Amino acid sequence: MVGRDDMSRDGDQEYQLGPADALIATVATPSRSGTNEVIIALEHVPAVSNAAVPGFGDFGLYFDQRKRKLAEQAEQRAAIAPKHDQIFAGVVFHINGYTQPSHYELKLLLVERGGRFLHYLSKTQVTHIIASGLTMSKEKEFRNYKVVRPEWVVDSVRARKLLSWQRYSIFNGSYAEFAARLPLAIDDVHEWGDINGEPSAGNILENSKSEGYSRPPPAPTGNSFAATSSRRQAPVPPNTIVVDRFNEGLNRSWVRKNLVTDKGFISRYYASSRLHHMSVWKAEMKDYVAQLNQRRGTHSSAKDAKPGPAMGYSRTIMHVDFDCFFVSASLLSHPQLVDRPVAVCHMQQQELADDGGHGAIEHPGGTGQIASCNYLARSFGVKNGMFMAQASQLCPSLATVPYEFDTYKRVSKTFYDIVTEIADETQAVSIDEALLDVTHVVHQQYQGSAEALAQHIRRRVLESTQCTVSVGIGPNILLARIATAKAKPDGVRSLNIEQLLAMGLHTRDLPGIGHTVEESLSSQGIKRVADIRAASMGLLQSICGEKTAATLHSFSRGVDNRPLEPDKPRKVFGVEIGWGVRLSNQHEADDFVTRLVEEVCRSMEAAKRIGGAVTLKIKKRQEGQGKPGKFLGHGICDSLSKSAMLPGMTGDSAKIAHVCAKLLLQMNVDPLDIRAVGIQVHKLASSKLHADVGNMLAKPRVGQGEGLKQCSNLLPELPSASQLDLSVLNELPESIRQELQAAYQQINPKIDLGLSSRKPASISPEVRPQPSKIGVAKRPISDGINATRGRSRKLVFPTARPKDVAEKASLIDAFRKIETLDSIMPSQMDSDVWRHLPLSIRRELAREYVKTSASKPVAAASGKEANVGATTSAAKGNGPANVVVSGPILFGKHEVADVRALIKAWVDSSELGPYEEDVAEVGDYVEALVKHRNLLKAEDALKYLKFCIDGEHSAWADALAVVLDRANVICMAMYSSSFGL
DNA sequence: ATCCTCCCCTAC
DNA sequence: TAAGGTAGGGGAGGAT
Ligand SMILES: Nc1ccn([C@H]2C[C@H](O)[C@@H](COP(=O)(O)OP(=O)(O)OP(=O)(O)O)O2)c(=O)n1
Ligand SMILES: [Mg+2]
Repeated sequence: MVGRDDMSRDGDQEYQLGPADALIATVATPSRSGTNEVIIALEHVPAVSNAAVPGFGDFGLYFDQRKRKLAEQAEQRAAIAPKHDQIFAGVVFHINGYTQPSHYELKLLLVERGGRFLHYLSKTQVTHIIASGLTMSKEKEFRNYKVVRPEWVVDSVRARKLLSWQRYSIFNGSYAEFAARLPLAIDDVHEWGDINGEPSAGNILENSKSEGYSRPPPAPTGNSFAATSSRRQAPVPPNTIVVDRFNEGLNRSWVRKNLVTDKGFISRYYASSRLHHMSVWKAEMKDYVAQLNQRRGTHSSAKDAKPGPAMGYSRTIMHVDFDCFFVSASLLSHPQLVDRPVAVCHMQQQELADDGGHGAIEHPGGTGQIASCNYLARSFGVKNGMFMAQASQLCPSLATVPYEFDTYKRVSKTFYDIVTEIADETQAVSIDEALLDVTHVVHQQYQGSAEALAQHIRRRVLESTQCTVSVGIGPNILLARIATAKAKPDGVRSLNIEQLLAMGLHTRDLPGIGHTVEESLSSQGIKRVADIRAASMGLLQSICGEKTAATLHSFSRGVDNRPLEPDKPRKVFGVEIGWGVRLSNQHEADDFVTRLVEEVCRSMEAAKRIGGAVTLKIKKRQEGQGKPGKFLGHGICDSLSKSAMLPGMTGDSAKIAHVCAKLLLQMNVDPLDIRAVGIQVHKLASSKLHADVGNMLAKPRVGQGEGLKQCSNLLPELPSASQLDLSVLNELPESIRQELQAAYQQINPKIDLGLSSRKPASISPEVRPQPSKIGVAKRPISDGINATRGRSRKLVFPTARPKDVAEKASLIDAFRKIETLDSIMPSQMDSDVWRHLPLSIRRELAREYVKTSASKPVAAASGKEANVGATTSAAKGNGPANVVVSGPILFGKHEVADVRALIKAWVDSSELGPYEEDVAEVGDYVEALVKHRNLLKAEDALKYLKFCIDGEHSAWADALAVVLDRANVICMAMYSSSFGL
């Protein structure tokens, strides 16, 4: 629920660039222990609790709990005779330890007022833990919950209103400190009772929100308030003073005009935001390319006019990118600066602010960013995105020129006019950058010389725009992009795989690898692309996840099969602002959200799209952070997001804003800490289409389960493809059917409604995930998350061996050596066999048994809820323990150390080499590991086996070869990669 | 297994 | 004194 957002780009001064900032960035990277994480998650409680199954690990057993829970629910329902205000509606609480008032009294107070009580600590349900004190271990365990003192309940009841829990948090200082601020807590109630006019269901979150949150700083620490308001500016009406906790000078009039609360802020801001422009332009240029293609009858509609993209044989891809685009284009109107270091940015040196330098609050240097700088400036170390202050240090002679957004767009259109006319296929990448498939045109018109074509393109663009582009050429997108980097500035470069491998690139040079992935890889000693090539797939996966590892593996070898995809439909419409966001109270927050929603609706409207769900994104000032590094910026933040279904497909801003307001309340963020707000609308459909025909196409069948909870009457978006009534479909006019097709393809490109050919609807069976961008796994790949350990696994194996042959290595013997057997035999199974099974597998079997026979499981010893006695049902044996082993096992072992021990004992016990069955067994195991995607373990087992057999009978080498081979067959099939020991 | 939500990351 | 926006790939972990 909560993430960190610190220097997610090179924005903050903490991460401003250059070689030195690796260190700084590391230091500035906040810990991942987000204390808000669970707190927010806990807010995410369905209004009506379903019978969620608590994890076995928590305590006791499911059936036990469920029974109790049902009883509790009945009890609680009965108790909710609404004779009291339901001030605790939505609160799900758990009481820990000794309390005053007693558990019983607290429970009564809470339940009578709408709270719900859980005996156990359900991570997904409990919203508050009530406790007077915590043991060390509990403190640790509960760190991510809202743990409040009982006084919170008592005072809330007394105040007939849910009080802010924070003030009663047990983590919020000692009891003495708590008691000291108590009066304030209660006094606040009336003053801040109901400032927001949200009328809807009086739930706890709204109340707790409006209570106290937007309060100005308390007197003792509120000096900023007085200090800033008494500053030179004309006095502002008291109720319009901006809360300025960090001396940002927010109340100066010219600053106030740059806060999101100022009227018309969004459009003014967007008009000046380069990044907003980039984003908009990207979509516009994609449209423009599609439009050009259509107008020329070039593309998919009429494939004869042009060859279309290369299919099924080797391609020639070009990546064309303007050199320092903004600078080049802006210099058209500043030709006298062409030979100087130049940057494009907002504030020009000469124009000093009208408010000019009076000390105190000013930022030391420009935190304005350089959008683009020319190559001369780069020779000083200046980079795109850098703060001006830093840039002018590096390059004192740096000249600046202002943005000329209109020029950029004009130049870009000219550029696209040219390349679309030439290329077989064009994918707009950005305002200044395109990918071209030129396979055919190079062959047919340039005698196979891509370089010649590239020079032609460069010449034409230069003639038409006076700006230079560089061109990279390669057999795939990857190579073309890397080639472009080499080509710049003002050049052409062609790259094949062989050349790539010889380049000695750093990981960061691969597209999709940013500073984070670079760091992760680097921490494992992977610094260059060659290191990736040498790394095992298992290691890569453990660093960055499965798909990313596959991508890296390919990229490091120059392999990239991604096709150009110029026509991928947009999946989301979003809007976000993270500058000038300083909100003094809940009303301002709600209002800003509404403005943003209006904005996103505007863009959806323009695209004739409506949405079925919305996500609200908030950046929240991270605890302990003060004034951001960037003027009016967001600074180091935690990111939160929460989504909800909309009431039916809609593009109506009022409806969407209403949902967003609720989401905002649920997120429970102090408005003073909001530093950025974003809205995304997804689950899109065509507004026209939906209004016209969407509903009548659905067969009268209930749709598939919807993930998102929604507020009221759900109207599903498009019916699923299989639900379409084809007879209706076929009656539709051609244009509508085309649109339908597009709509469905946007959901799943493989869907073919058979519209043009009037075939029945079908979904192509072939689904091929595209290799693509790269992220870093937060954690290593797990041990096979939902392992489906084959039922077929032959547990008879131990007994199936000839006992009398002792010279050969025997796995079972090895196993006996390392395992201390204990415990009981459950049932029908031959007791000898059972006794020889390792603990873990016995557990597994017992679990299976319990499940299939639907008998009641029994609490495990390690459950901390000791109340469930070990009800060992007579002959049935022990049930499953808390530790559920999932993933392949070798003779009951799954942990690396155990498996190693087993292997070692196996090898050690031999003189003549292993049994074939045992080799097969180990082969099964390693193969299963690979199938379960646990390459790290597989690799370890193989390597360890190799290590152990060193100097042993040659039969062992054969055995290793067999096992390795089996693993490699699978690994090859899955990852086009094999184990190199 | 696959989906969903809530993130994180990257790119321009 | 500045305009730190956004789409999309993908991962973790829970739900189904
Ligand atoms: N941090 C950044 C990066 C880029 N841009 C804008 C300005 C750039 O001119 C344009 C294109 O980005 P490029 O990455 O292509 O950079 P340039 O075109 O400026 O330089 P070059 O392509 O020669 O490296 O995007 C920006 O505003 N902020
Ligand atoms: Mg460029």
